Amino acid sequence: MLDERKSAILRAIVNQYISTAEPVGSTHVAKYDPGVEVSSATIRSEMAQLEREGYLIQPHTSAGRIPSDKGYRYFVDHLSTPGRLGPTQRQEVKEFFSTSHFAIETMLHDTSKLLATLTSQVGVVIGAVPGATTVVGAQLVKLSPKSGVLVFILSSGDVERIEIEIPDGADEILIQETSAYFQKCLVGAKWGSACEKLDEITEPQLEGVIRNCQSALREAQDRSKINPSSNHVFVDGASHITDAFGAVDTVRNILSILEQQYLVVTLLKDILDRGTSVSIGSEHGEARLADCSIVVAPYSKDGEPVGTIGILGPTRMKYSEALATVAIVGNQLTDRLSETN
Amino acid sequence: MLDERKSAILRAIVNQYISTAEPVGSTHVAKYDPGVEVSSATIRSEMAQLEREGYLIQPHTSAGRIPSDKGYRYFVDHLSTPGRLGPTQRQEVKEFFSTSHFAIETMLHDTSKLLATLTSQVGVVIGAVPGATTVVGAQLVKLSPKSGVLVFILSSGDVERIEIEIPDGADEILIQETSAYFQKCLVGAKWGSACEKLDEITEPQLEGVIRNCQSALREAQDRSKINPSSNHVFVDGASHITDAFGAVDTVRNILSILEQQYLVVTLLKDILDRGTSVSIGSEHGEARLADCSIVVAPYSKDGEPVGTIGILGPTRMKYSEALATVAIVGNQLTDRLSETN
DNA sequence: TGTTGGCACTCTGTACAATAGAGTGCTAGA
DNA sequence: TCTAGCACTCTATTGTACAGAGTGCCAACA
Repeated sequence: MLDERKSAILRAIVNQYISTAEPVGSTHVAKYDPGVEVSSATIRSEMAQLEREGYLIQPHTSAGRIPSDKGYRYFVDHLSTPGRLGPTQRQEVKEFFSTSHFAIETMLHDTSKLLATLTSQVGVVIGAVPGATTVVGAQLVKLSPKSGVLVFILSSGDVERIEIEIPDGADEILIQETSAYFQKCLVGAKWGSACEKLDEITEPQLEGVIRNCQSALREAQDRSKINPSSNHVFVDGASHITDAFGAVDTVRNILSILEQQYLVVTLLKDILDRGTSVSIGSEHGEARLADCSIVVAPYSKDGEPVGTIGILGPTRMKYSEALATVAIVGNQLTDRLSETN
Repeated sequence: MLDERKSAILRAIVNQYISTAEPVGSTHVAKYDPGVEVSSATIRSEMAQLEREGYLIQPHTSAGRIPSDKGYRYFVDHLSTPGRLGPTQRQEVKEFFSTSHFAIETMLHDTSKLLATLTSQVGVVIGAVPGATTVVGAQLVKLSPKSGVLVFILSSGDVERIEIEIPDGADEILIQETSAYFQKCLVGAKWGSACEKLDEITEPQLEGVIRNCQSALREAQDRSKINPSSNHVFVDGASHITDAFGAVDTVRNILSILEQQYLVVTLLKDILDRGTSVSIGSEHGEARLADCSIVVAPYSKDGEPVGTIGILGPTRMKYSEALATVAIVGNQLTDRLSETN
């Protein structure tokens, strides 16, 4: 733990650096920060100590100091005052969630856009993974002599769509019967256990088609386990990173991460697993994001956590604002998803 | 039309500039290009003329020339030799389209990734818009006392999912009856005219629910007309633009365009409407893309054009390669989509 | 008449030195 | 324990000189 004065100095440095992006020197802290009432010389010696302890970094001998990841971490954990959204932004969130959004997917996509506009950072939303949801509708239709599509409606309101091959000789009637069989036997089942439900077949004449469907279903479910919610990652506002970083290389690195959706998913998941809501610089162990911080919040439906939202920006971001924004959007999203009950 | 020699010089300059990104001087053309057999002095005077006619630009007095948009245009239309893909890339495309892709959406998304990797540019795929497709399945299920979801399966294999409000007093049985009604009365109808089909209701007791569904359906269809295929734009490889442009501002501009999906859609649509497959720099009338070219190709299903693919890169891109790649991927995609019949 | 070699000219990029400015660490004194 | 002062270090900027690349023009030539 840092003593009172060191804390004040660190806070001053982080705040100033966040707003100016320039290394801050002892004179600036002494002159412009009302929270520190000692001379620049004293601040200098404290700063030297803070650097020795790893909270600050000096880019070169005659420059001011900038916070290290550890410094930001201490700032976030102990020095940052809880932020509040401005009235305009508060209004924006409210309006967003009171307008109708058609499909859940669209809403989540728009939510990432909302996060991006509110914070001027990259907004990320990871979609709800079906799992504990139950099947509320099932239908099989033929599209061509050899192919068809199997559609499941889940209690979450999501629709799962699986392409299947239709065995030779399966006529329209057989398909309809199979469809009815699915509807009868799978509705009410847990989505996760739908596959096993098809093990014991009570209608032998349907066996051929059902086996095809079962294996396609298993394949689809396995795939979504390995690559969880592959098509449920929404990223928006990537252009904002060009505001934070002047070097094209840094921009490239960050973009290349954002393009790999599974990376984004695991990244955010790891942060939540660690039990935190902020991950700073090197903490998330991905070299290309060494200059970035990520702020996340989970969202739930009916008390069950179903997804994650977050923003990604430079380590010198306004953490309290970011945390407040992510928290409020997460809550609103949770409310919105659960209200349908 | 340019005479033989001017053509050769322009071709040499475009080719060299594309591979080096440096303004090319008369000496380089004379020395390294086998297609031009005159002295540098002669080339100089030809270059001066080409500049006067608008094909070349001189960044400053003592620099070489770079092609103007008009220069690139002439190059693409008259000087470029039709390109072929390398064996590795050819193999990559082949493999891609012979592996199974589960949902169409996923396949299109992966196709944008394929385009990006093949060309090292930004890959864009605009999804098929349902329209002339017919309804092959319809189902209505209740999710909560007040809400439900209406699902249509289309002959394209796509699934449309519409959230609806359920009127008070509609019990489970009524919903099931309505669902059956939809199945009976809408299957076989054109997707575009499904709404009208619901005008004359033969089962008065279902009227309340059906009217709700009808208005939700109309709203959803209208929305997708105004903002065609809003959730069917797939962009991948955005990080590649950092390879082409060193200035962060340029990168920002391009990213900000790519983030606005409707802009991307209209942009590509305009190019196709103009009857071309390449749009160079200022031709697409979007200032932020002044340094970019776009190469597009349509793809079809069952002879009907249903969508567009394309790549976006710097004006100094390898046009013949780009054209070849986009063409082959477009064809393969068409084949793949149509084979299911 | 078209082509070419030669030459003066222009502009950029780089290397180098000098200088101003910001900031530090250290020390002696209150 | 704090602070004022000072010597020192490093960066960023400015100015200058110079090499390099490229041009336009002209006179000579085929």
